[in-house]
Amino acid sequence: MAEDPSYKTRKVITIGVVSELTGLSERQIRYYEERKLVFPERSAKGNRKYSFADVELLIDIANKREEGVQTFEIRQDMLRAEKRKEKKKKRELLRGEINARFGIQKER
Amino acid sequence: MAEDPSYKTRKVITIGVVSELTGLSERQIRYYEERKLVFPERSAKGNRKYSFADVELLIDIANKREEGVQTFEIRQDMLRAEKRKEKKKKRELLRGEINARFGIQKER
DNA sequence: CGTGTAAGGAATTCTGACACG
DNA sequence: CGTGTAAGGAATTCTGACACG
Repeated sequence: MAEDPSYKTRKVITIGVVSELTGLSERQIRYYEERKLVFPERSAKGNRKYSFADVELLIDIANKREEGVQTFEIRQDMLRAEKRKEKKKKRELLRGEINARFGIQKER
Repeated sequence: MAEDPSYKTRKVITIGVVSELTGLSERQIRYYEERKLVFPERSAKGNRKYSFADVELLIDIANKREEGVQTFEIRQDMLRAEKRKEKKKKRELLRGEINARFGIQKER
């Protein structure tokens, strides 16, 4: 039961299917990996495998590219978003510690 | 947004990956299809594509096969389970209609 | 019945490169 | 920069069949 996160993040989809799902060419998909926008896993013999989350991310990327946003900028945005998430996690962790010491107040 | 049910039922996984995920040989997976236990979709050029739900079903099948259950019996069980489900759906539909006419009583 | 395997062919995927711009 | 394409090879998948049991 405690195997992998979920159907959404498990990397099982080959590049051909991702191409169909996103409308992007395989060339584009590989290039976005080169630019560090997506991180597929690899099968034993080196074939790329993507998750549904990756597919959605690629669709977002495709939309931004259509708007003329460069891969570099997309990457910057992604990194910034991740930092925000980390900070949020830290805040929540801190709050958890405080609650653990001073007791949990439910509903203020 | 109203595209496909969910990550669980969308058929996007190739037989090789299904084989890794289930521990079954491709031969076995194809055979269970022949016996009408699984129903993959096909890509444009004929390659089988499975869903996570299919993968789970195949794992169930593998377990039953280990117990010595024959594919024919597994199929019978699946068909029976499906009939039960349909009846349940009908009952719920009927209840919905009754509620629509006579008003909805929440909680008994 | 359920599964392995060799067979031959077609389609997939991979990498590195040249092209254009 | 972002993407297309031809190149060559390796791995994948497909079907129908023979084998064993």
